[in-house]
Order: sequence, then structure tokens, then C-alpha cells
Amino acid sequence: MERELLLLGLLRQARMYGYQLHEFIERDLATCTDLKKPTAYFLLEKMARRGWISQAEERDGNRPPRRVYQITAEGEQQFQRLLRDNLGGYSMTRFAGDVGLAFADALPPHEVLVLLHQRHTALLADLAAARAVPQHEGSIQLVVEHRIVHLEAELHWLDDVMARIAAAARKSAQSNTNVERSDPYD
Amino acid sequence: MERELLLLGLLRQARMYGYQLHEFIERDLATCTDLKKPTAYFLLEKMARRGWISQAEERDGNRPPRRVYQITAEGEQQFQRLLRDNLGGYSMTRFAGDVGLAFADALPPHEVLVLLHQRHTALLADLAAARAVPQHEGSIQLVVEHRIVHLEAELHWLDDVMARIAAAARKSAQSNTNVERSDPYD
DNA sequence: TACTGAATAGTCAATATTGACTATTCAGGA
DNA sequence: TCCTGAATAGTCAATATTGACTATTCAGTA
Repeated sequence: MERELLLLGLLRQARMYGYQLHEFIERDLATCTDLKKPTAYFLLEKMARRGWISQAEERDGNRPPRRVYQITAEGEQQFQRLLRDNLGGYSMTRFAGDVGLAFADALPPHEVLVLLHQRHTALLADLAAARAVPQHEGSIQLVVEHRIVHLEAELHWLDDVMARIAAAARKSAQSNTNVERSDPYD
Repeated sequence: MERELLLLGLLRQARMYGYQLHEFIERDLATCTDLKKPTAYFLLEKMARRGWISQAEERDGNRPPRRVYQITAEGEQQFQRLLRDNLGGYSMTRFAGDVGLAFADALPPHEVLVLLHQRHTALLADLAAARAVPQHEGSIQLVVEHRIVHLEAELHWLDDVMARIAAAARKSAQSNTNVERSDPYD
């Protein structure tokens, strides 16, 4: 339901057409959500059917007509309900990268370390991008900060995981060495 | 693709039928992913079509026959590819709760605080559940730890956000008071 | 003027995901 | 024996989501 909440929240601030909504989301909210164009149109139509928003054809000069969406009184009610549900609740966050980690022991540790280093680099780039986002007005700023907090925690954790894997790999390499070279001082 | 990776990773450890896979995911991996039964069957069929896994009917006493899935050599290849992609990459995590926060200024601050307090409670419960998960063998333990790290960061951040909202509300209540009661000492 | 590439505005078919349901077996008690 | 509730094993129709595509307009420029 977050996507409906998002669209209603934007339409609450101004009437817009689908493309405009999509552009705004891509430009200003890419940090907090994604919403592909077909999904946006799908949800807009659904909400229009339910009477949460109203559509109107509008033309601008020679351009082909476009559907402008506007929130209704019913839509405002639903917005408030969805907003209260969202703020008051908490739904488990899923991390796509966890699945790989869960099976990390299927690869040799040194390769895992190389791959996690790549992940680390990608994380750093994402953090830099989040830090580069210009100040937003109002609560949207919170979301950017949230993202930064999360990315920083993620980086620390990833460093820790890599250190532990490296330590385990060293230890096992060491015992191999011991066996192969029978070197009790290594 | 994480879901395919997940199923392949499980089938790599033992041949299983759909229900077994689903049960394992619900019981042991609920912290890191969700995967509803119909989705599991859908993906299993898709991977069978592609030759990543093979199916076999099997019967156990009087029970109705069930389809047992087994990873193939091709499936093992794909598993390794997906695993490398997953470990080496990073895909943005989306937080459902962010959408609500982005529109928090649509509600009076005191109500936002009440709602965020509810969220806080739910978070604490989730953290307690994550801490209660018994030790897992191997890398799966990493995922549980990751979850705990994230929940702790989330709680700290939420405390901070609530404190800031409370402070802003106090300040604005104060200026209201000043205006209404003209009390320069409050 | 004619052409090219970017911006605008959306559509379509294919895929993925889910809630709600069915149907069987089995263990244990009334 | 018969019944009930839990466990087992899945299916189906409805919904949601996406990649890839179309088609128009406009600004700049060769």
C-alpha cells in the first residue's frame, strides 16, 4: 500500500498527470522508493475506479491531451488512513544481499572476500550519492537521512563480516600450512 | 533473482518437495526473506522448464504422490552465477516506513509521535524475536546478525527522529502559548 | 528546410506474487 | 467407531509489476 500512499501524497500537493508523477518520483524520491511508469498508471486507474482520485483530459497547445489526476475528498480520507497505518506500523525490511550471504560458504573464502569488496565499493558509491542529494524541504529530508544512516550501518557491518571471513580463512590456511610444512611456529 | 538463488541454495543441500522448501523458509529463513507457497511452486516450475532442477514423483505410504525437486548440473552452474552476482552486487534496500515519514507533516506532530511510538514498540518486538532465534550453523547466522544490527540502528534513528519532532512541537506550542497567553517566560 | 536526439506521455504483453481455497492423511479423544 | 483439528501438498483466479515498445512534439543545427 505504500505506493498508493505515495501517489496520494503527491497528488495532495498538486494535481498532476502520470508522467509528471513518475518524473518526480524518479528525480526526488529515488532514494526511498521506485515506481515504474506502468505501475504508476495501473495504480492511478485503480484509485480512480475507487473514487480516490478524479481524472480529467487536458491539452496544452499542440501536445496530445493528457490525463490530469486530482485527489478527491474520499482520497484524502484514504490518504490519512494509509498514512496512519504506515506511520504506526512496521513491516520487516528485506535485504536482497542476505540471500547470497546465507550461502557464502558455497564459495572459497578468498573469492567471497573479492566479491564482498565489490559490494563494499557499490555501497560507498551509493552512500556518496545519498550524501550528494540536495536538502529537501520538510519531512522528505528525513528519508534521505534515514538512507544515510542505514548505509553507514551497512558499511560497518560489511567491514566486520569481511574481517571475520578473512580471519577464518587465515586460520584455515595456517593449519593447512602446518600440515603441509609442519611448521609449529607459524 | 534472490528467490531463485534461495531455492537453488536449499535444493543444493538436499532434494526436497515444494512444501518442505516452503516450511524451511518459513521456519528458518523468515528473518531474511518471505516466499509464499504459490511463488515457490511457480519458481520451481520455471526452473524445471529451464533445466536447472529436475522433478520426480514420489510416494510415501498412502499419502498422495508429491513432486520432489533436485538440482541439476546446469542448476549448480546457475546457482554459482547467481551467488556471485548477489555477493558482488548491491541493490538498494527500500524501507516501507519511509513513505509515511515523507508525508508526516500532513498530521499534527503529537499524533505523529503517538504513531511512531507504536512503530517503536513493533520494532522492539521484532528485535526481541530476532535475538531469540537460535544459533544457526554456517553463514545463515550472518543473516540473523545482520537483521539485529539493522534493527538496532533503526531503533536509534527512530528515537532521534521522535526527539526532533517532539522538540519542534514544543517550540511551536511555546510560540503559540506566547501568542495566546503572551507569556514571555514559558 | 530537413534531420536528429531528447523530452513527453503513455501502452502492451509477459511475468511475478499473493490471498483464499481444496483435498488428503493422520493422531488422538469421545 | 466416528469426529475434530493439525499437518501435508498443493491449485486457482486475481492482482501487481516490469521490460520493451509506440508515438508525438520540440529545440537545435547542418
